[in-house]
Amino acid sequence: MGESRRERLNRDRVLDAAVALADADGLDSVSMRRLATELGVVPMALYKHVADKDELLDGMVDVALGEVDAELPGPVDAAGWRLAVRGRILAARRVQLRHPWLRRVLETRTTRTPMVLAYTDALIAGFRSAGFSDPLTHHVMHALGSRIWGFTQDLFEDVNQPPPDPASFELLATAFPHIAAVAGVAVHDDGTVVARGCDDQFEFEFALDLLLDGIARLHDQGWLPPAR
Amino acid sequence: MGESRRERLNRDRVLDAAVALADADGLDSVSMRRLATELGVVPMALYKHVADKDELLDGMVDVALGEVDAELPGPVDAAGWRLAVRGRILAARRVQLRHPWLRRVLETRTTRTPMVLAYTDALIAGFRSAGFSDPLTHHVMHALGSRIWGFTQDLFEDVNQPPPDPASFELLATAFPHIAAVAGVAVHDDGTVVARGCDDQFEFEFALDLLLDGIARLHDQGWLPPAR
DNA sequence: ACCTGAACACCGTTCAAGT
DNA sequence: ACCTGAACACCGTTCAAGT
Repeated sequence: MGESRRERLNRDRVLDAAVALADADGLDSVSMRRLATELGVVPMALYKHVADKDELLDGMVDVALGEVDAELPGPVDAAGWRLAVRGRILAARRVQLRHPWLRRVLETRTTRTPMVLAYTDALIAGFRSAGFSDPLTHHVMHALGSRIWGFTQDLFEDVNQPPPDPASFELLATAFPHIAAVAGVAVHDDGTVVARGCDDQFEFEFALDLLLDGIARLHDQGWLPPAR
Repeated sequence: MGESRRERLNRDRVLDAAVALADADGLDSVSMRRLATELGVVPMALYKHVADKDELLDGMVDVALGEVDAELPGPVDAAGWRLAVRGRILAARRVQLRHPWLRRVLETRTTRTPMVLAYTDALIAGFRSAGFSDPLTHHVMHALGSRIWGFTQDLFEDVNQPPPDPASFELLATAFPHIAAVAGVAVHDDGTVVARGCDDQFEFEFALDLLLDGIARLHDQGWLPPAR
């Protein structure tokens, strides 16, 4: 992880190192001090290349979002709005799976970098060019919400927790029978209790298609804003 | 904000003070040291009542979720699954609006307190008692995701940002015309550009109903898991 | 122009001590 | 049983100085 301390520091090297550090050791490891150590430099040296930690985080977001285009499934403009939107979101999801910290950073950021705006603009263009009205496009973007970044927005950070010991499963199953049933908890013949994990990709596409189905229906029905 | 330092500390006083502090000054203000000062006590005194900061945060979640029941719109079991689910989620949303820090805490927490599980169990019960199959209920809960807590899951933390100066609006409108159009940016007769904020409650209910419509349709059609 | 060193005002938490 | 004091290993960042 140590880098050669020969070459001059620059903004890109700082951002790339921050992304690599977050990928490898998690977002909490990305401190100005730790990052400086990683680059073989004193903490204050970083401040010549990023104004402060906020700007570092913004820069990391841009690095990650810059990878989305390469994931796009080719020209889909002629294939209809639905494939275009779906393809772009699933491309973002692939990027996000490579950079798990992206979600937490993007969600706490308030600054909207040009990269963030460009991505959003492209998605919105997908709806508008298919004849969606501006109000409908507006609401539909809100309904998709942070799912446009490929985020799972699940109830819990880690749906596929390491299975707890059988005893606590029994406890869960008696105290919260509905959760147990729906979590896919199965009682085997020998009395042992297990839960199978979720297929995250399936759940994501299920939810995305549920939304896109509803959106298509509203558009086809000529949805109009409520009178008031 | 200073509290009488007469009465003995206990877990509830610590948690209530933490919630009050987060409500008033934001989550970032809730440090063990600051909280101790608020309670007129030395930082280490808190550790007799919560094991560490994680347990403090879990406790804060429980305090907030404990307020949901009081927000429920009365018995709705007979009114059908849709009103029950919708009512519970909108009740959670009202609680969340009083405690804006809840979202960030709940999303970063990995421990699932009994309160969190009880809330989830009640929602799931709403679907199952209406005859939803366990697999469909499972996917449907994932699709709702963190929206079950009344979270908006918007693209950005603060959709209704303070309007930037007109000059940057012009810039935005030329660089990202689709965003500008859909954001409700309007060019007035005198050439000035303004954007109206969103109605958060409308957007939330629009998205929730879009999902519930889709869910109802799948259930009515007798949705079955894909063969494999 | 770029990097360094020392310092400031913060964190969460451990450990040994007080009452 | 409950609270305290001093300490440790961390933060982000400012300021003045080095090359």
